[in-house]
Amino acid sequence: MKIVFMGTPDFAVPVLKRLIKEHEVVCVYTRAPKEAGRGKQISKTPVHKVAEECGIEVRTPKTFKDSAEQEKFKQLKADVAVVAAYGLLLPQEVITACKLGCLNVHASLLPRWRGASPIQRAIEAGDTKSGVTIMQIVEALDAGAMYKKGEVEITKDTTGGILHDKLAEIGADLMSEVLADLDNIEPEPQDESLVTYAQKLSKEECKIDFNMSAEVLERKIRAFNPFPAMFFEYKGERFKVLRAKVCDEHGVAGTILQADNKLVIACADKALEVLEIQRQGKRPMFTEELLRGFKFETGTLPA
RNA sequence: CGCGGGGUAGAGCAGCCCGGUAGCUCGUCAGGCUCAUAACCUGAAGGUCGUAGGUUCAAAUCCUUCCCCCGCAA
Repeated sequence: MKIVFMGTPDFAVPVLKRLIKEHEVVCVYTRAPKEAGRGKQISKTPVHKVAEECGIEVRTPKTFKDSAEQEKFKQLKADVAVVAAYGLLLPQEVITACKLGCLNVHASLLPRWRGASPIQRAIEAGDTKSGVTIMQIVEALDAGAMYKKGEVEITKDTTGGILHDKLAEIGADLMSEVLADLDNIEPEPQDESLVTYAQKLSKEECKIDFNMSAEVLERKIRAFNPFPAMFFEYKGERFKVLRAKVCDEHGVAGTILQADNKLVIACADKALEVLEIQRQGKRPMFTEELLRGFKFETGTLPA
């Protein structure tokens, strides 16, 4: 099939690669290169780089609102458009431009977790499973009828990063299967009564508030590993907490209870033992290692 | 030229401002204690202080080059 691919971050890359292998990808749409990273270098999106390596035309329109851009899209005369975390809303003219329509890979078991950060929100909420949904694109956000789903179990060891990578692979598999069998699958409408929305991640919510329960904080830490990562501040320095476990100790919230060979900090109930930590300017390491050279004092955490 | 931290023994850190014998916590090895131990005691090995230059009687420390890692911000 002739396919137009639209996507931006790493999550979209496995899907793109699979499509390139199995179909004719005639054009790739992605977000425009922008200043990013240390030194503020202009950098292309992960999808952009892969497309270029494969010699595929890349387009980076800022919007699809004007008819000239819509017309360029139509002129590709693709059979189907595949969208994976593209980052731009598509108008009706684009959605209906391809004869077999416009498919989307979404990293959740819809209708649960429509929106921007479904992977992390599922872990944060304590869901026991997550997954990928292949569905039709409609104008409303992530609201289209569903072709196929794939489930993944969320365990106590499932971090946002691990789940992200798994779902990206599963998404590639599922999209491949759906495209191969598109004529025979009847898309199923979403049950609107079960809809939840995954709010975009913000820096602000990454500052650890020890007045929350240890269970909730542990989930946030796991969900936001490796990005954007929960952190606390100690003597003006920032410490990212990459992994922690709930332990059955008690104290005034925010107090360091142990700091010799373990780092245990009291929360609203119970306490958190920090297992992996990253001091600002340093690489991530096991807490035990850091404690051999760096000493925390037991007492209250400075804000 | 976006802002900033770091590279010192196998690991984690201090020392650098104010040049003058390379330190700490742990690990490793040997011996001791012990019914025994990841516990305790004693001792030992292990370092071109990231790289290349410069200043100096003398550089981990001051100046410059380059390489590598990371935080913020995007």
